[in-house]
Amino acid sequence: MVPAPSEQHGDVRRLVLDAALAIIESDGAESLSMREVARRAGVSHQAPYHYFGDRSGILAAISEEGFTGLAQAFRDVHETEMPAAKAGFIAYLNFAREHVGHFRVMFRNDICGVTTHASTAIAADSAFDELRLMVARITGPAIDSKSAHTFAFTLWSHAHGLATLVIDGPLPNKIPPGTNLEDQIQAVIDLSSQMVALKAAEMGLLPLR
Amino acid sequence: MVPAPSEQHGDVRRLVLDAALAIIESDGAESLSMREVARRAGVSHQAPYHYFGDRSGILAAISEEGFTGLAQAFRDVHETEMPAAKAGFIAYLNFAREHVGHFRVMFRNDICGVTTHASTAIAADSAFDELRLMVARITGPAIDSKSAHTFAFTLWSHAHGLATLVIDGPLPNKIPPGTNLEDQIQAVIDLSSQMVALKAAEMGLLPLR
DNA sequence: CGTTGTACTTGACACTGTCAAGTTGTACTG
DNA sequence: CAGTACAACTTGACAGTGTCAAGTACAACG
Repeated sequence: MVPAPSEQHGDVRRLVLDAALAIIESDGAESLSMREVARRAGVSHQAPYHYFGDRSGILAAISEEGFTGLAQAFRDVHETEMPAAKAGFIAYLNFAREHVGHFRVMFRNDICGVTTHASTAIAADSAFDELRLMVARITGPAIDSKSAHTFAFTLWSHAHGLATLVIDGPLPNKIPPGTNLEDQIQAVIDLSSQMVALKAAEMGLLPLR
Repeated sequence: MVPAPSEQHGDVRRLVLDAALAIIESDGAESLSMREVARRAGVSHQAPYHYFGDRSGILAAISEEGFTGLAQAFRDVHETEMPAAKAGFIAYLNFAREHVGHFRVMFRNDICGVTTHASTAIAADSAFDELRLMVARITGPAIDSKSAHTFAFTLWSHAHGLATLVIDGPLPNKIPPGTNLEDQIQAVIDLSSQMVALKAAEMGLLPLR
């Protein structure tokens, strides 16, 4: 089959990546097939291998892109005037919902390539560094490095749990009848960030806002 | 559906399930192959289909088993003398670590069958009911039903995030050098449960222990 | 002109999920 | 006790899959 040109031939990589993301978003990473990706990108079934080596290479590339985007999302939190914890939760959840394809891959160590693909690991590390910087804005400077790390892990866990339960988990199916999913999510975010703020205040880190 | 299997004739259903769990634990749900399962169970490549209909049937059965076990784990929390929130976090994480195969499947709506397999959905619902009962022991009776629901979702998110990050996520690779993974996990659990306890106290639900 | 490298394509292979159609044993009717 | 029904498998086939190997087209460079 002749590839439809009229585009620079350098964007096959991008076409492949976008086709893969479309499949993952609609059907999950499980059903990603190299040949279907190639078909949608309008190239031969081996073209993707040229760029990504193998199936895991595509997933690793998506994962890397995801972590880079997540790091940026963390950076952008700086701009808001909301309490930092709440803004962080919202940013994390928004990222997950707006980049479902990426998010579904990024935190699956079995497929995301963070252990095998160096550039993916670097992107993941820099996202975690951004997270720590963001958490530092919540805890303030009056905290030792070990506690700061624990704080970062803890907030990450809280945000990550909510995001995964919302995206792929059973949470949307379990809201009580007559209530709205978005309201329920907001309530969880509010409660979580209040818990964080209370603890930060108790530790004498920051005054309650 | 499937009638009572004759005990002596080697419970093929159980063999198939165990073989599938072994594969999922070592290689992830991604690499579960029906034929490899059949091979390990020592049966023909079609025998598993007899019991489970298709690939998703096996995953759904594992998921169902997992939710039943998780419900039991929630029930057992009752027995401990620890603060309820902390005991809940520990129970959740322990379940995830001791049943990695089940856990990896249960919260993947795309493959776990909770939307398509009725008995799996029932098991998932009853696990969530147990969770709400457990959370009721944290919040006490002085809370309205809507807030109780939000509290349950929130604790679930926190515990679930930690568990997924520990099991498959990058958390184990990101602990600061010179620190111990188990200590780090304990610190996160402690911090999380303190946050919960503080909020519960602030809401006038339970005295701080 | 010849070489080299990139960006693919075509072909092949073993393996996969699943449908269809047997085969065997057991249980229960008539 | 023959006949039948049905569960518990097995064997066979097919299209689709990931991936290795080899080929083709074409630009850049010497």
